[in-house]
Amino acid sequence: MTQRWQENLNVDSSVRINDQYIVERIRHAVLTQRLPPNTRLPEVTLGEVFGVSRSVIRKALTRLASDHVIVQQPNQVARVAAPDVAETREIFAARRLIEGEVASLLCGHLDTVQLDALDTLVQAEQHAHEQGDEPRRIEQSLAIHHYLADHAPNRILGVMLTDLILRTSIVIALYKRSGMASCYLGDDHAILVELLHHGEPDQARSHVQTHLDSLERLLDLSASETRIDLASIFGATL
Amino acid sequence: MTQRWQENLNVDSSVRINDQYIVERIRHAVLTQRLPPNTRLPEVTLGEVFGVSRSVIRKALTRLASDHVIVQQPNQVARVAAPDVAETREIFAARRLIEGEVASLLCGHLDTVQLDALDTLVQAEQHAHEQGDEPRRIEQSLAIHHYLADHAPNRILGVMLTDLILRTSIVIALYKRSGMASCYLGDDHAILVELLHHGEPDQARSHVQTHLDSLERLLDLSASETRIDLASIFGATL
DNA sequence: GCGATGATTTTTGTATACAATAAGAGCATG
DNA sequence: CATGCTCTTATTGTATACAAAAATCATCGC
Repeated sequence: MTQRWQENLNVDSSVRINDQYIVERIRHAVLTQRLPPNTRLPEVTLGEVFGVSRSVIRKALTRLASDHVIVQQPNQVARVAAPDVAETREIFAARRLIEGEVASLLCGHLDTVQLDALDTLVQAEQHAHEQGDEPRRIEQSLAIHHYLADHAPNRILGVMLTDLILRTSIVIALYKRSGMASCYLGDDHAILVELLHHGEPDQARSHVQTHLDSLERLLDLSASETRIDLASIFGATL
Repeated sequence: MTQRWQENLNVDSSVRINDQYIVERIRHAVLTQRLPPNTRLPEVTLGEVFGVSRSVIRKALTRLASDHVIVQQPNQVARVAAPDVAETREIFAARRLIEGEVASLLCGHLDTVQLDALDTLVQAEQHAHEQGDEPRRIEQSLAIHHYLADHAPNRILGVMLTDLILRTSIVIALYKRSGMASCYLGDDHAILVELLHHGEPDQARSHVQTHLDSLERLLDLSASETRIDLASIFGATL
């Protein structure tokens, strides 16, 4: 099979290529689901695409593995992560905790400019949804959540949330019900911005948490989806 | 100055040396404060100590940097991280959130064997404190918190907590009041185990959070400690 | 056709060479 | 004595060569 995604990673000659740049390019490709779960990421291929040697690619892959974006097993090619159902639930639970706290901390502490920026994103998402432009709607939706992460008063929680947003994108790509066109959840984001403006911290926290819960419920997490883990059944020590 | 810490990192020839092993050795050395904040970690030196080439060291350092154990700036030697006061407060706040949730999830869900194991650790800590063996007391205290992280029903939160425990150790080494012999907080750990056994989840959460708050208050986080950040004062763009 | 076996190819693991950058020592000068 | 300069040294950045492991593929026997 041809590796068509290479086109999307082609380098811009005006940019300095280093591992940081490559990490961001791959992260973004995973975030926007152009690199679906389980995609193979061979070092030499990536090296040719980005025009650098394996040393640089290797560093980038190591960092991506630390961020749980890809999985690396010894002597095997790196792949885009594909969490199982149990881990998916844990990712959502962790995100509810972290993003709920971030929303609570942010509540009442955003100035007019920031609230306007959020409002613009919310309206852009709604507009994209009405136009039926799902990729653009996803992009706006992600921008809203990233805005919370980037402006979190606690930067530790901010980067944790950034990571969890990415991992959530991966599992949504994996477990989205086939028949469902969109994961749009109506006025949830608009209500969130309103609560961040005039609401109480605990209201904002609860709203974020139920919003993420609704998102999780849109997925098909019936256990049968998962490949049977023979090792856990027969107790084989890997 | 001599690099005396090398002795502590000497390799055991019966163990296979790879980047995973090196990461764990360095993490443990930082955790037990044998590698204090700002310690220089040159690649060639580490390579000689562990008997491997820079390739392996480089991979280990990249992972340690992703975990915020060390900081790497371009063309400069890696150093053990030394968070400033603001980041220290954020680390504690994040840990209160995560460890509180883990304790809440664990409450009432540990079996007798696990509660006994925790109880043994608590008594060992108390014993070490009475003997005045502070290094051993710290070791036991860390073991208690790591036990919570390792047994968290949510593995995502578990690894987040593991990281935060390490980062907390770093800032304690940095900001411990010079006159203070110990950070022992009396019966806090014993009460925690009791709450995990018979208490309500929210009680366990609150107890963990106040425990961590007490620990933070033991530190000297007066802002004057921090080096003045000239860039932020004069608005220089780095 | 199906499965096993062995050769070939692909891919990663590690070491090393060389370039580029930063840090430090020594020295001259005001 | 402090300051600025140059040269040397220490250290990281990158590419590449070779070894080791895994995956692939063709072949053979049944």
